[in-house]
Amino acid sequence: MLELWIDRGRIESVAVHDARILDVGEVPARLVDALQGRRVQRVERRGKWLRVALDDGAFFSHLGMTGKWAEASPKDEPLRFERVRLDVVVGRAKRSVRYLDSRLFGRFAAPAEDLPIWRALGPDPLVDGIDVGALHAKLQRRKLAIKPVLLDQKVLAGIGNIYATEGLFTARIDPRRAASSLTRLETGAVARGLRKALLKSLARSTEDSITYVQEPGADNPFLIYGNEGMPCPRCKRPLGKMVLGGRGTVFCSRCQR
DNA sequence: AACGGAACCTGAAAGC
DNA sequence: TGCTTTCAGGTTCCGT
Repeated sequence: MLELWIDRGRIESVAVHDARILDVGEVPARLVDALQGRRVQRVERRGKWLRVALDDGAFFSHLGMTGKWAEASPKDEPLRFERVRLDVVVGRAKRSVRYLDSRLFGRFAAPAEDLPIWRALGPDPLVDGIDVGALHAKLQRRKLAIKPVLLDQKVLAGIGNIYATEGLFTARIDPRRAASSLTRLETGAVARGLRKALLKSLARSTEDSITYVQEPGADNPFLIYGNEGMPCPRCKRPLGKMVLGGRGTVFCSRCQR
C-alpha cells in the first residue's frame, strides 16, 4: 500500500515525532535532511523490512510488531501512535503518510549506505522463493532447535514466531528438533509450510489495512498459533505450549515429530 | 562463533 | 469496580 501512496512522489516534508524508532545515535534532524526534497523511485520489501529507494539514497522501515503505514490527508492531526509523518506530492495529489507504532519495536532509518542488516537478510520466501537445497545446507550447520533457527532472519527473511509455529505444524515437524537433524525431504515440507502460512496471511490482508491478531475484535485466523489447549486441527488432541528460544511455541505432540 | 537470557515498550487480558 | 501483574512480539545486547 505504501508503494501505491508514495511511488514516484516527491517528499515535501518529514517529521519524526518519536526518536526512539531511530537507531541509537541517529538524530531526527539528519534524517529529515536526508529525505526532504527526494523523489521516491520504488518501494521494495524483504522479510519484515521495507526499503524505499530515492533518487539519492534510500530509507528503511521495519514494522516491528505493531507498526503500520497509514494514509492520511495533510490536514489531519497526528493519528494515534503516530511516530513519523511524510508529506509527499505525487503528480498533483498531496498525500500524507504516517508511520504508526504503539509499541515502538519498529525502526526507521535513512543511512548513507544500505543497512548491514538489510544486506544480511536471507532469501524472502515469497519475493525470492526458497531454494530447498540451500536451506537444507544451511540447517545442517545449526545445532539449535529448528524453530529458533527459522526465526533467524539470515536464514530466511520474514519468518516470525507466528509463521515458524504455523509452518512447522503444517510440515509436521517438532519445533524442538535440532535444525541439523532435518532431512532434505523434511526441509522441503518446512519450506512449503512456511510459504503456505505466509500466502494465507497475505490473502487475508485487505486492500489497505493490516489487522494484527492482538488487536481487539480480530479473530484468530491461524491453524494453531494462539490456540494452546484447544483441539489440534488434525488429530483433535489438545495443543501443547512451551518456551523455545525465549518465545512461546504452540505445537501438537502427536502430529509433529 | 554460537547460544541463552534479559531488555526494550505498551496495550490487552488475567488476576486480585 | 478498579488496581496490579503478566504477557506478547522482533530485535539487540550482554554474558558465557
